[in-house]
Amino acid sequence: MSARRAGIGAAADGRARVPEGYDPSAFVPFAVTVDLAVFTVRESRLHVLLVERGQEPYLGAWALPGGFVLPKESAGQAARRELAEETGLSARTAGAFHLEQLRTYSEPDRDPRMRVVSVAYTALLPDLPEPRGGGDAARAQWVEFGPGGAGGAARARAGSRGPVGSRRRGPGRPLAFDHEHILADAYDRVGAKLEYTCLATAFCPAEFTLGELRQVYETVWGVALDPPNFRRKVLTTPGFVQALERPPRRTGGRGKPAALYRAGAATALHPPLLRPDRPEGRTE
Amino acid sequence: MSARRAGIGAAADGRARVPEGYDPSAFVPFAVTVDLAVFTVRESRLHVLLVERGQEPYLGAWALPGGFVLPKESAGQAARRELAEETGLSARTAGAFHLEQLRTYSEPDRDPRMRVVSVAYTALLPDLPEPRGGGDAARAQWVEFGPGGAGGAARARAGSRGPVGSRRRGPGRPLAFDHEHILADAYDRVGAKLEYTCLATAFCPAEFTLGELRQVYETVWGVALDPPNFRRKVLTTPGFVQALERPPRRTGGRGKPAALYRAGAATALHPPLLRPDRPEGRTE
DNA sequence: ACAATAGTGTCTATCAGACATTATCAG
DNA sequence: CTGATAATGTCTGATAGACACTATTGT
Repeated sequence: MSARRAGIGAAADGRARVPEGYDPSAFVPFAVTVDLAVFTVRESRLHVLLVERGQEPYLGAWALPGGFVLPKESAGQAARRELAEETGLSARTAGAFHLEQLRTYSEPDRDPRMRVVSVAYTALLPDLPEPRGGGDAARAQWVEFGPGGAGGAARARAGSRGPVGSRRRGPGRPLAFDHEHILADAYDRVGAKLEYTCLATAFCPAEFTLGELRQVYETVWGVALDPPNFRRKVLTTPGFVQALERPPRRTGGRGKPAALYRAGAATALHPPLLRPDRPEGRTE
Repeated sequence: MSARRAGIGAAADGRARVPEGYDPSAFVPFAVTVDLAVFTVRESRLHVLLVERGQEPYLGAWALPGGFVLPKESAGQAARRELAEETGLSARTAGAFHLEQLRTYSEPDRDPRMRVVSVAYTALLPDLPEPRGGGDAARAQWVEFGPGGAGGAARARAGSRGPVGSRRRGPGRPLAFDHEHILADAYDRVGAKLEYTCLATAFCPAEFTLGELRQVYETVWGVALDPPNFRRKVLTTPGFVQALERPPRRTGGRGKPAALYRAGAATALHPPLLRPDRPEGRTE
């Protein structure tokens, strides 16, 4: 690289490796965007929010929602703003959802038009009452991210034999840009974070039953969990959930009514709630 | 936000929220840099690689090494290049070290001069024979990141009572820009990753003893671990380490010579090697 | 001899997986 | 009634923490 051994006087500055008087903004101009992998659990199946592209390149292809970071906002603020826009929710409502930075994608050729660096975020939403905001974000849709487990786990316990494992992960057509890669990374991260954080409650409404919480794990991981053992683990973890008084029913139409809980104050899970089986692990 | 309800035809594109014919590069010009949190363990103390700034702002302050992402390289390539430059090692040697993306920092005012988005990376190095590359990176130094544990753990076991816990974390003076924040995030990440990955071997030379590997954990976490239990855990985890034949000594000058091991093929740790005590957890 | 480290083995508390059992609902 | 879910309880195997003990080096 030409910048190598340019002299430590400049290098040690850690920022201005360009010659004195050279305007850095003219030196390396980048566009910075945010891309969002927004997940939710609907009917025991994992869904991701996708938009259909209206212009080249990748016209007509599915893509992750996202957009430019504006001059006076951080990437996190841009992601929150885009989340509100794409879901059609008020900024105040959207502000309550879990949003966390995933990682940044910066391959020089990831956008054929120009140099675009994208900061990817992962958002977890409960199943929203309105299937999507009104007319505005008409082209944004929830698309099933078919894990082959999910309903699989529930159906396996129920004894029926649905199309378990017969579906591929991800939507039918490949996504635009490197969004397929981003989405895969996001899914891996979400699955891993369920193990050692209390993040599963982010998929649930404000009040939920332990059966619903268990279904989140089963849906995301694509496995069946033992209800009594899951219950014991959750209730013995301080601060994971908080019991409520009202005892109506939930979780399907059948069975004994379940007690309601709210998300607790804890964020981390110690010791973690590890996935069963686990073929082989990956680091990140 | 003014861009709200701008029409989904543009929004769904997910990238060009600017008016047609408007050049995006002129619309939002960012500079993109990488910052590196480079850790190593020297003499049972955690050290981080810092540089002294040679110009305003923050003239004379310590900062993380880093620099601009060049027009034709990814952020990861830029980080690898900077790592080679700052450590004074060949690109080939530096390519072997563990380098992973931490997260991206994009607060609008994080650099007083202009809009700079920085992709932060964490690197883990073994204790290098040369205290730092020759004349080139003269102003880069290893600075003790005083955990108050480390030597603390070793001394505690040894029965003496050094300045355990009497040191603060981090260098004496605050770092430039938001590098204090980046460094704290990097340290948290490293400590967490030791729990559920085999990353500790990245701090060790190619051949190491279990005592040296244990010291990595003790140094980073600032705790004392039980040597027999640590040994059992490591050896019963498939693929964590791989035994070698040559049985010379190591780990200080005293005691029985220890068997040598190499890093194994595994990257993840299942089940994890959890930190003792653990006051309260944080998610990321 | 003594200190220090490596390595082996043992005991025990804790925790997760498996699973039986009872309770309470809808149909 | 049957089927489904909630909730409690029990048993057992795996694992981690605590710690005793032996082995092998340098001083």
